[in-house]
Amino acid sequence: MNKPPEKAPPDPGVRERLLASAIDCFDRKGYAACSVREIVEAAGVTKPVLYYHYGSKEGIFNALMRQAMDQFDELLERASHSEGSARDRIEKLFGEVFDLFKRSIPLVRVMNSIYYGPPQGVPRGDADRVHFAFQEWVKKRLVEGRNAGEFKIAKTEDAMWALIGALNVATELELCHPDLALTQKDLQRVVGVVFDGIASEEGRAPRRAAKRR
Amino acid sequence: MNKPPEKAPPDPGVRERLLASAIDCFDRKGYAACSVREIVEAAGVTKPVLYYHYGSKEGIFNALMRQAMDQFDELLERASHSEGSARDRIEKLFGEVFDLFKRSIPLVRVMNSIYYGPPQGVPRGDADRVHFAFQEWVKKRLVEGRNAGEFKIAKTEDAMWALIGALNVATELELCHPDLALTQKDLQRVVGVVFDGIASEEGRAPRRAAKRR
DNA sequence: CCTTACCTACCTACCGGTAAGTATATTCGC
DNA sequence: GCGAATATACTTACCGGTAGGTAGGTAAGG
Repeated sequence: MNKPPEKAPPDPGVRERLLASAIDCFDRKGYAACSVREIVEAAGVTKPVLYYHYGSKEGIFNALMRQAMDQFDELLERASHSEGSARDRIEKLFGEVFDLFKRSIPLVRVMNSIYYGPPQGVPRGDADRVHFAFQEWVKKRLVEGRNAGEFKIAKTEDAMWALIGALNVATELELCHPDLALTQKDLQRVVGVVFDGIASEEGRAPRRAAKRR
Repeated sequence: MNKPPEKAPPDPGVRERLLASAIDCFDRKGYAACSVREIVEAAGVTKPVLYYHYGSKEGIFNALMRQAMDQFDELLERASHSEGSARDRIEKLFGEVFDLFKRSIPLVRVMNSIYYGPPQGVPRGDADRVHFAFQEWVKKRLVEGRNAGEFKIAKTEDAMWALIGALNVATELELCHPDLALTQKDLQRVVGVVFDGIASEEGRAPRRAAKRR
């Protein structure tokens, strides 16, 4: 990270450098074990600069979370306009979510540790909202697929949890063992096991290849 | 927590009180955001007592992890002597693991946050070993079930991840939303969706009720 | 002149860990 | 059996360092 020239004009990249430095630090140590001093040093500025731009240590954390939520919201928004069979649409969204996660591993690791783990002094923010939105989206597709004769489902929530579990397990393997991580093809096969479990007779037709973007 | 009488004979319960206090604090705030001072105050002793018994802050954390690993090892050991169809055995172990987790939520929450999240200054310890042992166990049962004609599996790992995903998603819901947590029956049904996805024709016989202990 | 962006120096509080000591129980040597 | 030595379990007071945050100031741009 380059240190800006002393007393030069305002540095347009400070905010971004602080964010990058913060997520790197939070990912390596967790929120509570990261000091503001370390974050600003890596960004090449002084401590009050962080307070100037983000208000507090928690402020910069919230900015990172907001960034992540916005990206996820966009994905969901696009997915609500997608077309195809229920299965295809779910597979497509799962593939895109998995891609997004793979591109944002440090952020995902930090977010998950706050959502499923101890709070460490920061609130969960909007995490509940996006989790529930995702669950609702999947459930809606399952209901549509059942109504269209694609699935035979006794209880929608069961199928939803089985599907989300498949996506989560792939994500978590990426978090704890990047060397053993599943590929997109792997994920689609694991999700495919779940789909096989809910497929109706007509839904058991030979499986299409999952569409990629 | 009762404070021991001043200058009384050695207190036999100090170690346990410290452990209970530590897991409570780690669960509420995470490892790094918990201070030794807070842990010992809640246990009704002074700081050097923790260092006397456990050597360091990390020492008491490791003692907690060891406890958890031991419990899990016992479960796996017992499960390797269980009998029944592959599916029954997997369902039984999953039910017992889920029960153990439900009885140890604070510990599970802390362990997961270290395993899947940023390290926070403590090593992962034996977590890899138990995760891999569990995966191996499930995989073995799947192979047995396939060889016995119970399952029709293209790739064992896919089915394993789908099953473990189902167990994990139930566990994680417990961690982040105890108010919405799945019951044992819920879990068995979610796992059942996965089993439906790998069942062979004969394996599609009407499902037995999962045995409870 | 005002606003924006940043700096140096500092604040209070607290961190993990330790030194030196005390109290009690047990063991050892006589 | 008795006193000294040792082991165990705990205390008060302290160490050096650092945590998040702030006061007061300067420089550049509009």
